[in-house]
Amino acid sequence: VSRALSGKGRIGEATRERIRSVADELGYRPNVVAHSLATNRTRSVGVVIHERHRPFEGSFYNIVLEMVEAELDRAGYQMVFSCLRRAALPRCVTERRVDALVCLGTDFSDDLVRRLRSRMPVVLADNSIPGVDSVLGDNVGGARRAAEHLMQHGHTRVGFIAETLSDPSFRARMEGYGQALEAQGLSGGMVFEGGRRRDSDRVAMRRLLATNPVPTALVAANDFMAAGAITALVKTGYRVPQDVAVVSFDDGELATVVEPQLTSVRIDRAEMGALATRRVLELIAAPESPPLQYLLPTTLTIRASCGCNPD
Amino acid sequence: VSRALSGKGRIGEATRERIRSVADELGYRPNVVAHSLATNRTRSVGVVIHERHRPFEGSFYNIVLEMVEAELDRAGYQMVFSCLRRAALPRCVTERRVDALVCLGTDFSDDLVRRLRSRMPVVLADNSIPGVDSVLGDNVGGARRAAEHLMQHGHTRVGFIAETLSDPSFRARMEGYGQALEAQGLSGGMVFEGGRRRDSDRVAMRRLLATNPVPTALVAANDFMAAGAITALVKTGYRVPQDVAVVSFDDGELATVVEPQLTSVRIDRAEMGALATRRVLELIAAPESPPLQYLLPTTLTIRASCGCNPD
DNA sequence: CTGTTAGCGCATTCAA
DNA sequence: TTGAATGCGCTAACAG
Repeated sequence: VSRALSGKGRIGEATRERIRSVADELGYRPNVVAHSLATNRTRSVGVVIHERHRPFEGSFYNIVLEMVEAELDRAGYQMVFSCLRRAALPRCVTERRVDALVCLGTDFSDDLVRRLRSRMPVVLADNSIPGVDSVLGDNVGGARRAAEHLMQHGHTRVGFIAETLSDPSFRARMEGYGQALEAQGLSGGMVFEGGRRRDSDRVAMRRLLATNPVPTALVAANDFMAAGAITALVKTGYRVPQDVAVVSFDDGELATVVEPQLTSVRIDRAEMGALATRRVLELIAAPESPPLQYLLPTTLTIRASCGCNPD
Repeated sequence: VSRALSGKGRIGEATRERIRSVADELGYRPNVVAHSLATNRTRSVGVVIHERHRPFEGSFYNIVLEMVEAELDRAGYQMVFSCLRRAALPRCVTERRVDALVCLGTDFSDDLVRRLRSRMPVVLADNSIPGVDSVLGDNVGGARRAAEHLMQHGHTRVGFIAETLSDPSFRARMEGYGQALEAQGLSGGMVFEGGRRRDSDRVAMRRLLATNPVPTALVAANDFMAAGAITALVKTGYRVPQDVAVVSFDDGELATVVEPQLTSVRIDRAEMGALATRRVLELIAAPESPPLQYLLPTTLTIRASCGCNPD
């Protein structure tokens, strides 16, 4: 029966058909747990997010999660979701409940990742560590492009706002911003941080508005900061984009909800999830495959907040 | 060894200790798959979302998911995430990979839910079907309260906007709105639908702005519609809240991002996830327990969009 | 209280 | 090509 239904091992076509027809007559469904015990493979992949990302509301990982699940499903795999707590190995790993891991975000220490990697294939999404497979968005290049776009409008005093530079993604975006300005001989040092707090946007903007003169253009590290910047600017009497132009990063739901709508840099998160998943499935099939690092390109969508849109 | 480490079955304290110390000296970790095969319990729970909710970005289910995972983890359970495709039983169910199911949202047919229920414990979250355990927010009561709040300001022409009334949650909110108005002898029929589309807010508002006279107050079925309503009103020359007051539903991230900030009705989604999970664990322990239906209360947070906030 | 044994449902040998 | 036996790592029943 096993040979007939699994397709592995030699078996006559006639017997196979006979067994198959009886099987679905009886409504037979294979027991995946028994299969796992015999093969030592579970056909499931763990997805880990650091607990710091709770609450997940508004987190961009949702869309990644969704694609990971979809791709796994296509391959007949299941997704076990796990939140990394206390920097310990997730239970799904210690209990060998999954065949491989996709780790989302930058909140994993190199040490932890290597401990995980020593037990099973690991792919990092939105993160990158030497020697480990990863799929990362081009944060530096995207932010560089955002700043260049503003400079093409003639802006020379361009600021940058972010929640916190201790986040590697935001830091990379700041670096891209800085590179672009310095390449034009301008100052890339007008950086404003709000801190990890709900009113981070307001704190950063208070700092920005205290400078003199205020920048005429702004790169925001994400849509949330851009939205907060616009609100603060308008309240203070500045017009956006006429007095201060804004380019944002992420191009999420917020980008088209606020007024003016945001010109924003996008990293294709669906692609990030899909790529990471396909890679992790490859690694399950070929564990010795040398590590690959994908860098995802960005797209810039022009809307109203940068001031060059004819609409 | 099994008796020593599992704690079940009689065993001498001395032998238990001896086995324990050897076990962790050897770094022994139980194999959960073998355990599952022997006990016919996997210590994992499936969470199912209908594929219609893809993409999940901005979906309120993220926070529910998060709490489900947290509560399951506390109980030593794992979460298997699954997207319901083609109205078929999820693989995690047919393959008996999970001990029970939490279903999020209203997109499950009664028939499907009963088929699932016949195979394992099921708890519905944000949904309710007779005879099946469920945790549901008080959409009717919450919307009634929103409308009452506006009427207490003296409004008599109160409208309602939603993406689509074919969604049971939005329909329930409409009913609450209607009840409140009719209880005061007012018309609860100023309902505007935008349809399931990205610019649903604009479509609905175009319809609303075509009425004469325009309502002086608005109940929005969610924050997204409220944000769109405010944008459309301001563009047309109305002031919010002076000319048109708005009360929203959900109180999510958007509520504090848009200007003016939204007065909004909140259903505690974290509580929804936690309750559903605790209930599903109860059902695993006591499968014959009669079905329970939880109705979660709502809270109304007063901000600027309804016009009665002194700030 | 403790040692032994028979499955759980499958994959994979080895014989036939 | 096919039938029968063995074992994956654990639990639970049974004997001692």
